[in-house]
Amino acid sequence: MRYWLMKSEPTCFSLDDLESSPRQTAAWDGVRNFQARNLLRDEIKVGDGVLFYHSGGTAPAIVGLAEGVRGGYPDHTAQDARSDHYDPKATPANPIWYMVDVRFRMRLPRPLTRSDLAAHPVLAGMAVMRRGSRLSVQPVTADEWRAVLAAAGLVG
DNA sequence: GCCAACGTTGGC
DNA sequence: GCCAACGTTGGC
Repeated sequence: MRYWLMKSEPTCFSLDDLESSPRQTAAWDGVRNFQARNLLRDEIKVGDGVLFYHSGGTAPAIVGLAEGVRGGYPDHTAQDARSDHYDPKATPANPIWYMVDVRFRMRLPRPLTRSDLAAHPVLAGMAVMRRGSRLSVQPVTADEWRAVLAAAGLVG
């Protein structure tokens, strides 16, 4: 079991959107970056922990927890010409792009903003805090995961 | 709105 | 295969 951080612009897909999805579950589709694709296709498994991060806006923050409920499978939106994420090179035989399903777990009692993270000895080192870090799916260490739960007041 | 960082594209 | 140009992301 491993841990991940997934970024989303809340105007595009928010934690609320995930919570109000059928069975509180949604496909994490539309990722069009090869590094992130490899993580979705090969690494993210059922039961993995996910930090839900809202990017953009006035206060980017980790806002909630989710979990992987289905490992990598082809992202069919790449083969849909009407999709914003259409890729004409994707075919059923070579889907190119992959997605996973994630399920809502909880909203953090208080969002952890970037200034919260920056002030924390462990969390300041998270990949998402690196300047120019644009990867929309990032690995999170077990230490970072525990520190997030503690900083959010979820564990003693 | 600005700009740094990064990935991708395309000319050579 | 190199690398400049370009587009996008995303914090501020």
